[in-house]
Amino acid sequence: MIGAMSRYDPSAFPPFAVTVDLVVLTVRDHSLCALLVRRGEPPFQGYWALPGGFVRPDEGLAEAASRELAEETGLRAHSAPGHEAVGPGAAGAHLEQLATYGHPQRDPRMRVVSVAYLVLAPDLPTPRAGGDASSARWAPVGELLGDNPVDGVPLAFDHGLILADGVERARSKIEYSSLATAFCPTEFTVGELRRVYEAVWGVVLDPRNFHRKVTGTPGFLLPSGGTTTRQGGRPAQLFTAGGATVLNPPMLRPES
Amino acid sequence: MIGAMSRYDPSAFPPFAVTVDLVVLTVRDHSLCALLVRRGEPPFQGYWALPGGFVRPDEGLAEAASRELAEETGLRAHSAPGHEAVGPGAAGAHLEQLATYGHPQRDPRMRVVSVAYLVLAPDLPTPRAGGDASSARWAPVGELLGDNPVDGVPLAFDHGLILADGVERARSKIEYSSLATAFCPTEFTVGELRRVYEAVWGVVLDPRNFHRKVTGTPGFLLPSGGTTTRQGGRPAQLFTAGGATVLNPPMLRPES
DNA sequence: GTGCTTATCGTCAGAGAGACGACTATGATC
DNA sequence: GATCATAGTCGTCTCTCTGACGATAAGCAC
Repeated sequence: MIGAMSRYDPSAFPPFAVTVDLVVLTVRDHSLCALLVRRGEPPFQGYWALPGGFVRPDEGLAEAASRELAEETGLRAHSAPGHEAVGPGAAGAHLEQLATYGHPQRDPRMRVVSVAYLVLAPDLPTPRAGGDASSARWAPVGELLGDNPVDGVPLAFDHGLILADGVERARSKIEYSSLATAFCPTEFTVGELRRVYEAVWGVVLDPRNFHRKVTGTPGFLLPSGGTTTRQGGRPAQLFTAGGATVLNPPMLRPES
Repeated sequence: MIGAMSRYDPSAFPPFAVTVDLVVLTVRDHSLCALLVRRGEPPFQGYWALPGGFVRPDEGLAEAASRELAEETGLRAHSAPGHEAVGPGAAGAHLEQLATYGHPQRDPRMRVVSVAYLVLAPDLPTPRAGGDASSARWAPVGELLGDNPVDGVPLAFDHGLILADGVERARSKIEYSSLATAFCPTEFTVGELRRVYEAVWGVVLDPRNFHRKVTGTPGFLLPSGGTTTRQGGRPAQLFTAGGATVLNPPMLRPES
């Protein structure tokens, strides 16, 4: 308890390793995908895992997550309005803390507490692996969260659980926030935004009602003036994300 | 990065201390209150702080939070449906992970990463302090979150920030879940539940619309059969919390 | 041109929320 | 005991939003 002298006795506190793990999500080809890296050494050698690594002694948690993200993908992240924020980067992805996992046996080697971060990014070129020989890939979360993940092999450690929590967070958060725009490039159409919702929720939405809803919510979308036909069909108006972060009333996920 | 051999080299990982801090909220006398303990030793000696303490080498994070809660208040907690759950206790409070705070200088002595937990409890007898000479109290969060917390002195460490995050979590979570019942005793009336919402949100709600809403949401409330007049006026029906955990459609917080 | 695709505007019925009137059943007070 | 104050509970009305779906617009492929 806090009153005990031992709280700040350096010789008394049990040593922990602290890592960050990243749930990096994007929408590729109509489905929600997560970034995985292949482990090059035991334990779980050859397994797919979430990217992540140690927190350094002199850096904050979000800072560590941001650094790992840059190392793995070259992305710079905008921290969510919150604590330990990193300055907004150039091609920004959304980054927010997800949860912390510290089951005593979650790592067979030592006591590791991992702070998971959620990253939402627009579609990226195929990921570049880290400096070593391990490889990286985008995997559709639909397959990952099923009974048998990649090729029937579950993710390393408790990363399947972390991924599931991250996906659930993303699914619920786009309901009442404008976060879905984090999956889109700077300029996007209403149809592209709708496909993001459809991919993340795994549903089909009515284009007309969706259009009415998003264009009728003040501050959600800002017309950028241009149009595009990159999706085929009639030219669509281009928008950028408006300043609104919270959607009231929310986008309603169709009854599960 | 994950592929580096050093990830699991015990001599390479930087040592961290890991603690849990508790944001324990209850509704007392029409206002939302948080549990504070007074620090008996430096740093921040004499300051009010959130209860908390070290995570032991062999216990999980939620387990540590649950243990600290029991030590400080005698409460047993129901973990939220999730990970590292603790078995449901007798007089249960709701417990869920809030967020993790790890700014390098948040503790002047050493690098401490603290996993904060949010506890929602029914009104309790005046808290019993821990084993040492420090004292404990309930403080209305309205005062704590203002410009000058208790007697013009801010909370120790970054606990003011953690508290604010916990309060915000509670405020938003009772919108779309049945969590407000965690502030009520086992049996409660619709009016008592309404006063919980009013205290947490700091608003006044229409009793008739509130009654219609909560009694009309399937699974939210279960009639227990009895009635009570403990609030004065006409006898009110007693309810217990129903099985529903998610409210759809949500309770709407009046426009801020 | 025809056909196909996507975007965008409109209409209508139903559900839910906010405002508020009316009535009921207790305890407190004169 | 009559009256009043306090809560609780039921109903009504209007407005907004949603979901279902018809209709039109404006590109591209052939």
